[in-house]
Amino acid sequence: MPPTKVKNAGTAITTPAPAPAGPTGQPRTAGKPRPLTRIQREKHDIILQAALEVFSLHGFRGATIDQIAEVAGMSKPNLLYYFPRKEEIHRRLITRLLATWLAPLQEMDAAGDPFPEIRSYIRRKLEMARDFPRESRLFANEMLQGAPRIIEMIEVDLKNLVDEKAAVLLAWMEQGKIARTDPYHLIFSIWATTQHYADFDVQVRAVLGPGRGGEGRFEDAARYLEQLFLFGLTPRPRP
Amino acid sequence: MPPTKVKNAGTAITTPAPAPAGPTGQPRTAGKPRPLTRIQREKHDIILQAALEVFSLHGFRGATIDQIAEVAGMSKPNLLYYFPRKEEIHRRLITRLLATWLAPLQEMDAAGDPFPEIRSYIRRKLEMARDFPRESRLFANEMLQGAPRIIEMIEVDLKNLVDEKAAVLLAWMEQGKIARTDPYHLIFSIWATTQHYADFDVQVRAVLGPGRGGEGRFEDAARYLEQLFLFGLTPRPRP
Amino acid sequence: MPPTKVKNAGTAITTPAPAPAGPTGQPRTAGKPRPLTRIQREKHDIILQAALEVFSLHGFRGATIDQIAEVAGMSKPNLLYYFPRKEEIHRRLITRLLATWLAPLQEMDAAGDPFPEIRSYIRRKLEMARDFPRESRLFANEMLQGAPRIIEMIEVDLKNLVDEKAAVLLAWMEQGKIARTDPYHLIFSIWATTQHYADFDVQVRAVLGPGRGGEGRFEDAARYLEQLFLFGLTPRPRP
Amino acid sequence: MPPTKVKNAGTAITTPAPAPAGPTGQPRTAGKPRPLTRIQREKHDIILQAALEVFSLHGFRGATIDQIAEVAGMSKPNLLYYFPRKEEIHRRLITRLLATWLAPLQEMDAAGDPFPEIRSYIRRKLEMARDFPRESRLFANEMLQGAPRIIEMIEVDLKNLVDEKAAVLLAWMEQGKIARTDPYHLIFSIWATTQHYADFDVQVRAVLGPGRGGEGRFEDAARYLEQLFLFGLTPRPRP
DNA sequence: CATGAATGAGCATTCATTCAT
DNA sequence: TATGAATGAATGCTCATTCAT
Repeated sequence: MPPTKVKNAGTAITTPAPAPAGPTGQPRTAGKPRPLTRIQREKHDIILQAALEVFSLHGFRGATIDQIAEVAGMSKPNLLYYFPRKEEIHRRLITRLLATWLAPLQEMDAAGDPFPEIRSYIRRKLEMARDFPRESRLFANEMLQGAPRIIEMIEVDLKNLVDEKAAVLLAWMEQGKIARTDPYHLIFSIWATTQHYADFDVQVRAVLGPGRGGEGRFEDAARYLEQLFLFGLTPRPRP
Repeated sequence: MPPTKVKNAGTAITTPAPAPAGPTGQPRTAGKPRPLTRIQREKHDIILQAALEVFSLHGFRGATIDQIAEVAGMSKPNLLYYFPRKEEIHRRLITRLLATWLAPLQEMDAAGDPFPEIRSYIRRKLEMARDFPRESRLFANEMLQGAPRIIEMIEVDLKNLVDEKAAVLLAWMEQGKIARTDPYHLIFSIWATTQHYADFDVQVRAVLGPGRGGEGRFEDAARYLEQLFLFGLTPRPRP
Repeated sequence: MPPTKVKNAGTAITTPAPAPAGPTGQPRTAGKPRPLTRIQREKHDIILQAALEVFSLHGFRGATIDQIAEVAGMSKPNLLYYFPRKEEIHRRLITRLLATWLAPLQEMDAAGDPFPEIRSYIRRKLEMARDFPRESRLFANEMLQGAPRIIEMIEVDLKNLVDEKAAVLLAWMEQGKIARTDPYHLIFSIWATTQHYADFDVQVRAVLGPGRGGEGRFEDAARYLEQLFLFGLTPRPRP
Repeated sequence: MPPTKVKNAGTAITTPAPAPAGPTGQPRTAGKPRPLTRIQREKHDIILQAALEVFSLHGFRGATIDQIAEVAGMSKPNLLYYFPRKEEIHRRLITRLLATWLAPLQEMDAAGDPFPEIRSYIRRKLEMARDFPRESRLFANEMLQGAPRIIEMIEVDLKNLVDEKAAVLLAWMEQGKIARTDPYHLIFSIWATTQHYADFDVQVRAVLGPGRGGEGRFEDAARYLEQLFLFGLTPRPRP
């Protein structure tokens, strides 16, 4: 049961990169990481927001700096002043995203009651799908392409966290509090079912039609998933 | 005396539409689609295979004809001889895919027993995720981008099929054979959980690690999902 | 906790229109056309001059951006920075040209004396053929191809002007000041005979030979045309 | 007064080129010019007709072999079997054309009466503009581009013919039968005014409008031109 | 003869990135 | 900081021409 090294990743997100010619990018002489000014942080955020919008919709290669610059309301050279490489923007976005992505699972508390904990986890994931679909799609896009840019984080930070939580679930199973099953695949199924509502949003809405495809779809989904996982995991006495 | 025997009225001035013609493109006189020869069908298949490989990995805009041509083992102009438009390749791929995609659900038989039917459906979907991950990713890619190229098929063909099968599930619920729940979201959850093993394959394998992430992962997944949906849907007497 | 402070409703999926922007292309938000800087106007002029040279010689399809760029002394992408579309360059050229083209006829004054007015008109047209042969050829090229890009201007602006001037000529005829004839074909014949010296310049010079094909040919032409339109070929007794 | 060498050109038109691999084209070993079979001549004519159609509309570079092949109703490789080079088709067309072009002037008879002869010439030219506008446009196109492919024929055959006929005109002038003027520019003006109705057909019809722009326009033109060359614009008392 | 297949060179246009101010 | 200008390297697609049958 490895300790949650993920915290590091979480911290790393808000820690700025050193300053080369522009405020960001590889330092030329590996010198002092000059701290960002307030205005720099603001611009960075604006750019990252815009990039999220565009990348999540078109993928890395499909997105153009022009589009991002336009959404960000600045000129292309100015944007490149802050992020000299397109890839850099993407990397920052993904890195920052991963922390957000792990948070809900991290909150699942070994000391809590299993069902409320799991139900909360599902809720939180579903809320993220509802409130941050672009982040979800960005992440999915990256996964689809084999996660070339974040495979290491996946293999280390994410794996460690899942290992830890799988152990928690396993303990609950041992204690007879939830049905004995595969904890990893359980986690996968929670991810899959919740993220589906962000990643496959068009499909979901098309299939549900104008009536049931409105905002209510998330409530319906929540109810459905709760039932699925609840009764599916309820331990029953062997006959 | 004049070399031209054909008078032309002197008024035939029009802006023309240049019309070469490969075996697939619009035929010369927009008439008979001329049946494809064996070699043409073979090349078409080779190209579509290559395109599937590349599109599923990089998305539509991220993929280049050069890449596809290289994978297909032919020159770029030669590829374009068979498919004059990049979009056309993609369209063909997606269209063909959608049919394959709908098949497993179509096979779910209203006359069969609910649990075996549902279990078979899940199995089939999982087998598709295992055997045709590229198709799954291609589809996911398209969904992520809002399905601009197949939204109509989604809204019509897919929706109709799901409506039909949702009715079947509903009937089973009415008869008390499976737990009463939302049939649409039930279908979504089957899609999500099975496709996850194709679309998020990197993540799944990274998290499971070298040991459990091998081919056995699909068997584990099958077992897990069966249990999840089985007990989750088992009708139980209200206390 | 989430790095993104802006919720996005999760429904904003659209197929986008990539929008870079040179100084001439559609402005970013399709709003203010932003006045051109001095350097931009200069470059525009250089490009249009070069394009005139190339288009008038090879026609629209025969001309390549590479050629134009080379004549303009700049790189192809740089040229496209100012005129994002080949067609746009051509359109600008033709539009600008048409105005120049109409000017001489516009100046023909209903209040003036018929013969001096007509003679001046012929002179002015002939001077244009001499001084702006490329413009004349560009125009001829467009006509030969059925004027696909300016047919509307021809049918409206040009027609209106000719109608107006034909009425003037007609009035002069009614008053017995010039011979009664077809005013439209009269105008056509002035156009044809003058523009001929620009459009068929090679032929004219080849036929006249090195001696008479020099610059004097325009003076000769002027004298000849003056007599033609004044008296035709009927021999007149020496005064 | 050089003799009409133009006959040579006229003969050369129907004389076929030697046979390389296909029936036409540069001979590989400069061997025997194998005579064309009937079917070969037929195909050649079909191709040249089609090429005339396409070249006259789009110019040399704007025209594609695909278009020509389609109009000719044969496959592109088959067309290239008869004319291995695009340029070759064009060259043959232009060469053949020039003879047709010269014919009307050749017919102007020194022994005839001046005015009837000139009037006939104008008529014939106008009929050519009406009946063979594509030929006229092809010729004009070539001229506009500086006649790169036929400059020699222009400088020799055409010039000789014009010199000869100019001498005829000059003689008539000397004899006081027609007004003394520049015979070369006289010929130019006949060319210009008549060919105008083919080359600038769109403009002519647009300006004349639907009513007077119909087939009658050629009759009107004939009447007008006759008067122009006869009397010019000087008003004459009604008889 | 005729045609399906293949390709090198070219062409308009896009795009990430750099330069100069 | 910010931006107008510039460009090399693609990228989708066209086209004359060749090859093989």
